[in-house]
Amino acid sequence: MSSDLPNTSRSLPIALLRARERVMRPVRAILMDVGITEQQWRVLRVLEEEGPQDPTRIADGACLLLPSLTRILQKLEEKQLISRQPDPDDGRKQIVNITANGTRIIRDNLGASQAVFEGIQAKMGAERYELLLDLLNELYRDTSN
Amino acid sequence: MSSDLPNTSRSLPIALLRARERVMRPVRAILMDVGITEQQWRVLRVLEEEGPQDPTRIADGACLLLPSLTRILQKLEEKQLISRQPDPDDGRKQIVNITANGTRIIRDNLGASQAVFEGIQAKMGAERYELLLDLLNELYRDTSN
DNA sequence: AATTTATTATTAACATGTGAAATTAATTCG
DNA sequence: CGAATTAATTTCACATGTTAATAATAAATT
Repeated sequence: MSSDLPNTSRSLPIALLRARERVMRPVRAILMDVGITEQQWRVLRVLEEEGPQDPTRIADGACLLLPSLTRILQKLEEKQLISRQPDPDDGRKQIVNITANGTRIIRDNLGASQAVFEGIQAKMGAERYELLLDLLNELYRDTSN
Repeated sequence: MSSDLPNTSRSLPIALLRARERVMRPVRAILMDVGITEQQWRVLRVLEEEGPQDPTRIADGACLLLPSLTRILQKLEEKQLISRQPDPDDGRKQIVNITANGTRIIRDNLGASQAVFEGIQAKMGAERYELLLDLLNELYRDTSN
């Protein structure tokens, strides 16, 4: 009963790539209307959910490398969606905050992006959707760095 | 019995991102020794498996956008890992070939990259590994463009 | 046949991914 | 205290992702 998939469909890297593309394409369209990129959105979400924090922790939470994050924070600061302060306890660190503007952008568009995920969940079935998340997390957790 | 995962672990885009990172990091290390990137490797693999074809089909098979592929083909041509001919039947198209050098690079390193996937399969168990691939392909197939 | 429309490949412009090197500040050691 | 080491962040260089615009050819329409 299998449909016609490319013969690379059993390649794990490519299958992950394709699935991710399907999920993110509609979300990116939503974000483009707001004027922010997918990565900028991830950073704002982490700050909005977990509060002020240093770049290293943001990079971990948003799944970004630090050199990328540095540039993204510069852009977000220009747009006045975040602000930064030096860490009083450690002169090497800084503390990044989300601004009121940033918070508003996230909250105003949370529903639209959630709807995309719920649409996928509806097509796959909630059970298989959760199973997919379990397997992805298992792969992430059990694989050595 | 769940382990300590980030609270973004139930976010499908981030879970896909993290899993993909885990899979590709060791593969990228292998390819870096050969002097080619992950995307260049995907292009060569498609050509080696499916034979000479036009850029549009390569882009589909290697999961790349055409503007990216254009640059990648230029690099691969400089490295003499591919060659190109105009399509005699359609002046807009061209036909891309993998060279003997390109074929050799792929075949010499196929085993090392396969070993990475087999390592993941061993840790997850073959059954759950296949299930993950099924679910990823289901997501890809059933989701509207 | 001339005009329009669609397809293919490229280029442009901006943002990010990635690994290595450089920078700055904190900590440790002699 | 001063040099070496470690840690956090940034910069650098190159490659790719992404959308829009362009050029060339093919196909369709009138």
